[in-house]
Amino acid sequence: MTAPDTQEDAPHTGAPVPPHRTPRGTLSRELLLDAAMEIVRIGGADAFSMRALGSRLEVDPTAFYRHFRTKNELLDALADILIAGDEPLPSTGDARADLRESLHQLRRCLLRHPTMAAVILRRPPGGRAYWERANHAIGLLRGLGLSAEAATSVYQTLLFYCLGHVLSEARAVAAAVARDRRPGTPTATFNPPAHQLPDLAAAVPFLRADTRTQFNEGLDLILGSLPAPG
Amino acid sequence: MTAPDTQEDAPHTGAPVPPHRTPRGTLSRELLLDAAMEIVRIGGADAFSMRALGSRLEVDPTAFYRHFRTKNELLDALADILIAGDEPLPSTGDARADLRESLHQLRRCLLRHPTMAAVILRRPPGGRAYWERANHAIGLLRGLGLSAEAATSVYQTLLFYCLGHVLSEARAVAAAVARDRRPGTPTATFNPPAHQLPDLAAAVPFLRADTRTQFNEGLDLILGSLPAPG
DNA sequence: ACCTGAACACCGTTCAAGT
DNA sequence: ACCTGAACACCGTTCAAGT
Repeated sequence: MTAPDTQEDAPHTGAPVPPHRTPRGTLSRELLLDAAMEIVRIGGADAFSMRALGSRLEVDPTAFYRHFRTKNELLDALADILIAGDEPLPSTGDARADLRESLHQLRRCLLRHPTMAAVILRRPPGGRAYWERANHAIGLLRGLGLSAEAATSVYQTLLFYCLGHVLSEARAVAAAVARDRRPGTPTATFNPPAHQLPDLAAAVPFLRADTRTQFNEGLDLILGSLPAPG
Repeated sequence: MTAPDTQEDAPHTGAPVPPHRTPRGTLSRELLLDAAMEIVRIGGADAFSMRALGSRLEVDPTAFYRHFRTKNELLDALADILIAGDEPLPSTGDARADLRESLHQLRRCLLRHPTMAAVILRRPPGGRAYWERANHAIGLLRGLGLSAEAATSVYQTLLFYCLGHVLSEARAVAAAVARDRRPGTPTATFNPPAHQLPDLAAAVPFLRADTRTQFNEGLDLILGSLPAPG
């Protein structure tokens, strides 16, 4: 039922992506997006450049400008695919549970390629998948008896919390990847300078908690103040 | 008391940053950071490159590698300065109010240069200012009677919410800047495709709400479930 | 109609050479 | 000790030319 909580970005060796010969005249948005996703899957977000896309499809690096006006436009299309994911939006009838699950889903979608998450989150949201998620979640909140205004407010709080959490997890993955590439660098994230910061020192043991549970605790906190089911 | 809620990034004309003649042998970390901050202030995050820094200081673009090992290291030092801000951490005795104010402070620090926010938030946090803020906030939460574990959990929820909110605001500013550079592009953020998304359509009027108030509402929601003052 | 390839105006970083 | 400058290996994008 629940997709595995994996982060499947590749070892980021910067290794060349194997080419896929493309017959002339067959370039399409779909083919380009597939190839781009494959590059990200194999080499992470850093590996994705117009030139890399060109060499993967054995096509001139400038051939895409017929299908996407800019790299950012291609990126937005890629983001929409990732945000859509491959699971249907939850609708078990239990609005509270569905809401929680829909945010877990969004987190999983974005963390599927952690190095991509930060890149996606820098762009203003515009894809259909993003707005469908918003519509779904706001609908669930209104189903709990909230006004449109209150539902919007709560949704934005949940969404921003989710985005911040994902960003933070994605950063940690990126840092770990960088450490593997150039070993010897300590993990700054979980080795904070707790010297002369006593309350931080007390918190350090709890910063290591697994991030899915941590995410869920935050959801509990935010959802805790909602009206009880009637 | 409260700093103005401004976002003071420049018009981002890409205009050349005026040079500041630098006598030989006087390059220092501090001078480099000052110049870098000035470039960001004038031209936004996009204008900041090693070469731009070089031409501003009238120095070879590779002269910095004595003081910072990489551009990212310089960026992290810059981030620390921004996160530190220029206001003291609030300590009025009212832990709840101080907590709220400390998060408003963090938001203001990061939004001081909105184009920089997304760049900063991509990097793993490591600076002293970041950890001092964490220590301060966790201390306040423990002062409210929370255990170290609970305080850590609540702090992370608040922090991630704050980061997501800031990211979202920064994205909107960046989009607005891009629109000014190439006018005619509609605002996707606040013109969601509400067609066939009725709950989203109902929410649209409330998405425009001013972002400071919106931020505060989210804080209320998260802080609402904390134990009442004893 | 669709793709090519040269070209433009950039990047971050390294390293031998200068002063 | 400190800075220079050429060089390396890249970027995204434009546009005239080809097929």
